[in-house]
Amino acid sequence: MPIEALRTYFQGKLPLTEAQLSELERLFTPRHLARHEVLIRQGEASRYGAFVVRGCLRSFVTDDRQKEHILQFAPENWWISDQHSLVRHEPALFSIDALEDSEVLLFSGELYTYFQKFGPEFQTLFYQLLQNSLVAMQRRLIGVLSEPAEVRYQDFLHLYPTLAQRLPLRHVAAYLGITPESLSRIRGELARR
Amino acid sequence: MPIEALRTYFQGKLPLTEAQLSELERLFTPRHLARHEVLIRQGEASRYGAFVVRGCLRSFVTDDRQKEHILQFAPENWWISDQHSLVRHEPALFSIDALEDSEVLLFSGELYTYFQKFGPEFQTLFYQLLQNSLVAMQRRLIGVLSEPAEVRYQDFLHLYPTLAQRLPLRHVAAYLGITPESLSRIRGELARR
DNA sequence: CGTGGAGTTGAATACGATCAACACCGGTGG
DNA sequence: CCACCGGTGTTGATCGTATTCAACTCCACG
Repeated sequence: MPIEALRTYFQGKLPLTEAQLSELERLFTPRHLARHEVLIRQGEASRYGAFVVRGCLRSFVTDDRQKEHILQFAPENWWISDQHSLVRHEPALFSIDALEDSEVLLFSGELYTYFQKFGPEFQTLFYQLLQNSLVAMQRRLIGVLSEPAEVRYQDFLHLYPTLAQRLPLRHVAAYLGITPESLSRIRGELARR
Repeated sequence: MPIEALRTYFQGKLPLTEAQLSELERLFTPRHLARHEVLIRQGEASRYGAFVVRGCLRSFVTDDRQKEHILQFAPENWWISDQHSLVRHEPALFSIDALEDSEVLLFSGELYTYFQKFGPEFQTLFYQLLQNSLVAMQRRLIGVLSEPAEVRYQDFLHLYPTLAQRLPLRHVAAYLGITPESLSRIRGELARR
């Protein structure tokens, strides 16, 4: 059962009672996403966020020249959502789709109102998750501002050792903020040493 | 009194009782920061975050080539801190200093534990502030990845109309992720039309 | 006055983008 | 079984944006 993954996830982090866990489960809807299936479309109000049980999702924006820029990859046990849109019912800033056939658990904006019912520790956990996202985003911004693409690529390999094998290189390039051609050259250069 | 600014700030957002407000105030320490005074030094555990009453602070990193990259400006009524470092007592990822003579209210990592005492609305407020930071950071990353410097500069002018006048241009350049020379050329080009 | 930081301007350079051609591979259908 | 195809990645030539390094102006401030 996909929902089991959620129990496992929370058990490692919070001492929730069985009653709390099963109440929590009611807030999630299991769903299969086929490769390329779109969960949230940039510009539309987003109805769901997802906890990834299996597979891999990404959040990305498409700019005016039709180029895609990836904000986040979400492999197993990661959360992904456009929180701003989800909570405030405003148009989503980015799209979310599946890069592989995936099993996810969908949650709605109400999850955030349930924060309070589950006690402060639960709220704190989600606060920390949000903090982690912010730190990750800050690090990436710093990287883009201060490091050349080759260093950013190596940092990526170090941070997500498995993703680089799993994903088409063009997605990695879209994450790093360079073209697939440039990434190819960087890889060639690195292999040559 | 600088602390009054905090009351004003919260009164617009939360229905706190007088007792709560005065308890809240005990968690803040007024302090004057001279121009160029450093509040948090990259690499050291940070002891404080700040709410800016008057003046302007910035958070920034210094890379291996001694170039500064600005993550955030914090003028009046903004919060600024290295939350990750503050809460977990780990080395700060960036420095924070004053760009002008400033009045700030310092708070320690304990503020986050007090979240719970002040009720869920209070927690939710800070959750939303964190969300806003994340969205801002996401927007900046997208901008750096997809927009040329000229567009990013115009976006900056639009988003922070007053800051561009208040601050030396080299800081604006460090925020945009370009050199002062490049910013100067962009401005020259824009003025010529 | 004169000194140093801030901003501008110029010339040479570097890094990545763009456009185009091509190799490779897995699947599909004749 | 093979021919064809689309998607993926590589490689080459050229171009553009921003960097680097240097010189110079303009003030604010001692």
